[in-house]
Amino acid sequence: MPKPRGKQRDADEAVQHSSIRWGLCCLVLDAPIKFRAATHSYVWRLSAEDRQAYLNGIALENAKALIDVLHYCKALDIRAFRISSGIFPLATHPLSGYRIEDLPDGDDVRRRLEVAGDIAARGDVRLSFHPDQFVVLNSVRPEVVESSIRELEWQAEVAEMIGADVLCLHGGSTQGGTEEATSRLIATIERLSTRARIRLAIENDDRCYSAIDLLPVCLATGVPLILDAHHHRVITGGLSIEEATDWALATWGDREPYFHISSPRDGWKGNDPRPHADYLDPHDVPEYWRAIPKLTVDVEAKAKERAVLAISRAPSG
DNA sequence: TTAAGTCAAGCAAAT
DNA sequence: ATTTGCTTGACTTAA
Repeated sequence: MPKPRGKQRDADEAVQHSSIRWGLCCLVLDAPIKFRAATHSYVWRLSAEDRQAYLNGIALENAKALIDVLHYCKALDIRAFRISSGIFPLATHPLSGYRIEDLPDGDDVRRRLEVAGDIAARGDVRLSFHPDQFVVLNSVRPEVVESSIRELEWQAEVAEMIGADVLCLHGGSTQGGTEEATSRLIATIERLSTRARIRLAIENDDRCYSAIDLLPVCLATGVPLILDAHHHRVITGGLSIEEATDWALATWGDREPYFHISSPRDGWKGNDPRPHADYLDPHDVPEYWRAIPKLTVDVEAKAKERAVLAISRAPSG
């Protein structure tokens, strides 16, 4: 008996799909899946040949680890995963840097990335990157801006290969004041390739940029806003979480919005509310977010997949 | 095997 | 001046 099409079924599906897509960040605790790293000071002491072999091995292993972690996410019904920026260590380093196609097993690395992309696509595991703190598009130091662009373009290239649709960055520097700094940010964003720019998203932080501070950048560039509820509670910029949410949602257009959340390690009344707790306190999830029909929320918690599973299974989680 | 020292990279705020 | 925190301590070597 085929299911009847119609308003009732659509309403049921809307309810069904209204639950938040909770995302895992970078690492897992309860499976033997490890991403390797490398340091420049070590590899630079090796011969060119040994260095290439060493980095080649790490790239191969990390591409395999990505496949494994996506299978793992699928098995646990975790449908978003943030890929560590260090998946290809030193790739954009001025001395030790390399390109995948130049590695001895570059073809295999690329094939593994394609497999990873297929797993994510078939399992509906949304992929993102979060370039780390050294990527500052509006630094007052030109060399920092240039290396930031290089890193972002590289991550965009990997993102394109595996089907990741979000590269999340913070507002960055505030040198010269917020207005001046945001115009530098806009100017640099306009220099990015289409590949990087269509994936870029900017996130409010807990020191410098509130959600409202970033809105002019979103409006000027079309880059969407990732609202971090934890950061927002530290720096509200005068907006309620509901107002900030509405603004952020508007920047995503037809795309599924992407937000972040975590709980303070020492509670909201502790000395410093910024360090992250092992788990997400369900009370910290804005009620307002629950009504959003489609939404990805990365869980930034030290307990990794245990925290993601806990909030997914929490009452009204 | 373990422990100590090291590691490419930015920035702001607290101490 | 130094430390802390950020999505995450991991890597390397000496003992």
